[in-house]
Amino acid sequence: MRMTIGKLAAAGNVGVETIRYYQRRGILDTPRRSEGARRYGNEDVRRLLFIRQAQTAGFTLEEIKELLDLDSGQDRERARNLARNRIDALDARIAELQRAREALQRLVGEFATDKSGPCPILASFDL
Amino acid sequence: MRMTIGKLAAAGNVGVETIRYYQRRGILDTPRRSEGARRYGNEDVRRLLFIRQAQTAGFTLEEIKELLDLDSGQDRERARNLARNRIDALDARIAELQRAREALQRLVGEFATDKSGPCPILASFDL
DNA sequence: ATACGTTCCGTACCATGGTACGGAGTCAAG
DNA sequence: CTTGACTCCGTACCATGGTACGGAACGTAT
Repeated sequence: MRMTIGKLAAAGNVGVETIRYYQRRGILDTPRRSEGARRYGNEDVRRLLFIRQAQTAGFTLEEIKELLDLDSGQDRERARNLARNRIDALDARIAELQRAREALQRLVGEFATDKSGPCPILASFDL
Repeated sequence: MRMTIGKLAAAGNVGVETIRYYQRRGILDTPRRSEGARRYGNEDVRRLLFIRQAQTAGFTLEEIKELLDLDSGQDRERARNLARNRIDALDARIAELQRAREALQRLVGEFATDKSGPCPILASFDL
């Protein structure tokens, strides 16, 4: 399924400029052009989707570049360490977000019970 | 406990430049100077800590500014909506991070069982 | 009273992750 | 065979959240 950059961008739900940006960053490669425009295939879609997934996991584009270089490579040790570190960071971040959620929930609760007076916003965050 | 900007920064575990930046953004105010240097009090520390907490909750500095303006104000409706929206965003983000964590956990698991061959990095993210 | 550490202030610069612009080339339908 | 949409490419610009620089004025301990 050979496609142009516009189709690739659509498949990844990103803008064309984003694809080009990733190419400049060396995260996606730039196929040589055969007839006028460059053509992209399923492997490019796959990589693009991976990039977006990895971003939501909190990897930076630099790290993602490394992961992609590692994929199909033999340095399992390095890849495993990157993954482990990210899991730890994710655990910390998830816990942090959960604490924040609880604080906000308390705040909303206070709005419900205590019908008047100033908003206890700072107070709700434990401070 | 009157303190200088350096102490305030230390109390909030941020740099002096960060305080000044928040002042420029209108998030912290700039006390008038009485004798040479400006002096800060516990209320400033409280606000500063709040800013950092709110940041981990995912509020932008703009939103935090609004929250601080709302605190001690009477617009409970607005404050509640901000809090509710953020809770929803947090729930979505937490779920997203948990999915990412599972993908990484699968990846690490594959390293453990399948001792050789190329790293199945892209594969681990469902793609 | 002199030296060292801070503060003050404006302005410039930084990293990350894009987004926009503009002119030239190309492709496909009518 | 022209019109409109898309591509290519370089370069510039953007938002967010800071961080650094540099000179002048302080303030505090010796």
